[in-house]
Amino acid sequence: MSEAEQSLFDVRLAKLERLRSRGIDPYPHTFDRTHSTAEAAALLETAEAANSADAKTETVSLAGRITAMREMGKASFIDILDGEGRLQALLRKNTLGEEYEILKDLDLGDWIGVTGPMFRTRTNEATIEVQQIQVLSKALRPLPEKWHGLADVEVRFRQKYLDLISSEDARRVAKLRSRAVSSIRRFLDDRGFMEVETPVLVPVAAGAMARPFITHHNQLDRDLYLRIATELYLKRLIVGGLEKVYEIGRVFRNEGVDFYHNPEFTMLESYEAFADYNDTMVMVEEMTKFVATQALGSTKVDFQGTEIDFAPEGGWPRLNLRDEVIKHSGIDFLEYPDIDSLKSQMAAAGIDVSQQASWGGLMDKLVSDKVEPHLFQPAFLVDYPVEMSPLAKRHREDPRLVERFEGFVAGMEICNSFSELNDPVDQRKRFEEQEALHKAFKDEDMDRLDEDFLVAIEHGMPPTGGMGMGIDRLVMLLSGHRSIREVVLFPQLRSR
RNA sequence: GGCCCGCUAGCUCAAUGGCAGAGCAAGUGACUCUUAAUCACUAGGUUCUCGGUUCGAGUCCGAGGCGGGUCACCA
Repeated sequence: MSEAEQSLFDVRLAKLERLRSRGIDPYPHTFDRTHSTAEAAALLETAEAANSADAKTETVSLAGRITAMREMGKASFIDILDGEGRLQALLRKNTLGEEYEILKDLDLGDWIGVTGPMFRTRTNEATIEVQQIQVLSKALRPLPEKWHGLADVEVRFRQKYLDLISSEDARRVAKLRSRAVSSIRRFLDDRGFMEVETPVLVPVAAGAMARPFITHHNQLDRDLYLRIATELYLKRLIVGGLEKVYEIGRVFRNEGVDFYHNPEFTMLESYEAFADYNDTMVMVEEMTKFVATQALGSTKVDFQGTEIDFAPEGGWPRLNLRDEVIKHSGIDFLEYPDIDSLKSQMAAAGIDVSQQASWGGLMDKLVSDKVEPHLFQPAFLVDYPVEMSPLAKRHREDPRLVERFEGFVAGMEICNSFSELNDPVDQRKRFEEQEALHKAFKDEDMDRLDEDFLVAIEHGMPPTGGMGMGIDRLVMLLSGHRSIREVVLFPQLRSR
């Protein structure tokens, strides 16, 4: 702590001691709150509707943090912030007597409890006239500046509580996220899904193409991985006869950090027996509509100046991937089934192909460069090549493709879904191809063979529609933020 | 990881290579309807770190740290 910082700290410590010397406990165990700030304001409005203009309510008790103090000698206004909002308190010497002196030892940031009737000031603001005041917790460090708030992005993320104290938007996003997640649970629960928990520490990091975090179990003396997906465990439960399962859980990918990526993020995965990807598409439409309505009160949201409608007339367009790629790049990928020809076509279309090695990797680049940026309003890209999708079932009409869709909003992939591959022989072959690719292209992330999973589906997995959705990204869309760090309470940062 | 930008008082921000400043917060005083309260005064600095150039560096140069942006990879 700097000297200047220390002196601010010392001033508050002195106030703390002064409170104690006056017999006031600056850290009491409890406070009997009767109303939130919002409830108190509502109570006043009720009283005003019943009586005349200058109504007073019964005595209420409020608690919150001091965010502003306006002292005028023998009367002072204090702004109190609680979980629902801000409310003004009036303290007057002729009401409080000796107790009024406590103001000298209060600071911005302190928690207080106040008791008294609600009334309206001359400037028409709902206010509590304080008859009793109690310190609930003395703060020893100062708050960020009251008008500009906290602008330093680094401090906002490292000390999230300061962001939450000084930014209405930070509080809004935190609440929105909570409402979104709980409404997802309600949606799935109401449809007969059961929520389950599967291992975070796994012997094989499979179920997606990503680099895993590695850790070590001392007693077992073996390396374990943090899961990169929940997919293969949820499918084991489908094999076991749990027909509709889902998990909302943290997954971990040891990849770059940017606007759209945090090394740990929250994914919803759901699996429904006897369904296919067409059924799942409908479910995604209904779920996003439900979640937007529950969390926002509307299916329409402003995202960076453009309105997104999660429930467009006629549903989300189903866009055939092959058609879209041809439309935006002129390349028909089925015509170029080998790496060299596809690569030269892409290079001719002006795409940087220097980093990509496998055919699937090239396709991924082609789609994300040429097609995804055009998908602003909600839409599904449908029917991917088999090489890009080792866990998806072959298309019923074309074995070169799989029954897979991804949902896009604002150019961002928010979900990925298949008719799940339940043919154990084909699944083993696909895994083996992935393993071969993994060896051939060391730098590229491939899905890994999970023998235990193969044994499971060799016992018979029913036809299943599965889906994974990035919860952080969904909350970004709902809240209008284009950075994942704004919707994660504690985003990953370099340690100091 | 490459490239670009930023880092000054607790917070928000100034300062041609020439005395390091303002507002808020803090302290003292005045003030019984203010709301970015007002008024007067006071105090507050390792200018991210290390090194260099210079008579003189917050400012120029080099290295490093942290953050942001962007490109590449991943959802």
